[in-house]
Amino acid sequence: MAGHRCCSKQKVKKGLWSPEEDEKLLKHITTHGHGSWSSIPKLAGLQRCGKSCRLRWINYLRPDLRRGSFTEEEEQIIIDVHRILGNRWAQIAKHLPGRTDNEVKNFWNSCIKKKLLSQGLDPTTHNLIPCHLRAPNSSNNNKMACNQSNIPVFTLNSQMTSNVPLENIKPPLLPNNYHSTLIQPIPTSTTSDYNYQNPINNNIVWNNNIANNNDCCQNSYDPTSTFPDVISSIDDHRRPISSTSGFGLLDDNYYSLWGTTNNYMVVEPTCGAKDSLDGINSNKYKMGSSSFDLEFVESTLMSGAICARDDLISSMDDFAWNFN
DNA sequence: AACACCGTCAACCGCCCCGAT
DNA sequence: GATCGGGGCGGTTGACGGTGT
Repeated sequence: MAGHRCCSKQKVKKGLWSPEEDEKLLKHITTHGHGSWSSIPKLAGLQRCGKSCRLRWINYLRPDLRRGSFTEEEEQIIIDVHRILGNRWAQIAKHLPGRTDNEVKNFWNSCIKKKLLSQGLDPTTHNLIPCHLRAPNSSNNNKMACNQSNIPVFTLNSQMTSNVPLENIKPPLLPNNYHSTLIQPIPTSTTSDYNYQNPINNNIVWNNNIANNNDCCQNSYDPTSTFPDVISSIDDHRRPISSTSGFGLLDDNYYSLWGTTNNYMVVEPTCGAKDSLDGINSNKYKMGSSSFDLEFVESTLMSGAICARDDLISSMDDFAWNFN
């Protein structure tokens, strides 16, 4: 096999790294920095591909790496973030200081995946696996989960295909008595203004004036918020479902479909709230509860609610939750 | 002891994105 | 706009060690 372009011209060594090679690479990078990876092999006196050097540094030699097995807390973080982002190991690893994408990926494939399956959960969707599709040697946990429900908690994913009119999207199937919302409009001293507040940390994540004045004001209002990092405008809230991805939330009167696009966080009120989005002039965002039901979101909604079409998957990069 | 099987993990491969030319 | 090279990423492979037969 020819190998990668960057090293096709030179004779390169493959396979495990020797301690001598590690020492050469470590010494070179600590002295000179890595600069251009493609030039590293020559400068460091290594018969390796630049990509191989980069990988060895990132996955093994980097001084800030955290060694040892994953803690339960780390495992939970991986599961939670994977539920939102899918197999985006590099993104997931960013939530775990000192861990690499390769490490997270291996841990997922060797441990977590099996654990979820043994609990009757689909490791891809995090939904409950229907009884008839489960492995015959199901555990007790499996059976318990099976008794609770035969249907996925959330069914929006299957509806989120291209070019489906928003009107055709049915509200997700959720348990009764949930009064949850992820966003709360807070009137400000300026009558025409209102803020949208992240109920997790009370940070203001968006203000309608920003959207009115600037169509694309990423992070300009609350750069510290991770809810999500990129939030700018909802002024195009009528965009069709084909250009959004997101998840639904049930309210007593309507549900909102949230979505992310490359630059936008879109809020879509659909049932009984098809007129204006102006929070100051309508009550459509006056949800039933002022408190944020974190457990609900974690255990139920997020189990299957996140949905993103393949062609929009990159827009989910910035979609991250911070429960701290 | 020998072998098969399995899990783990380091490393590679191929693809994609992006900036430079 | 097309091409190229570098960097980054996810999927996959294969070596290796542990365990069971």
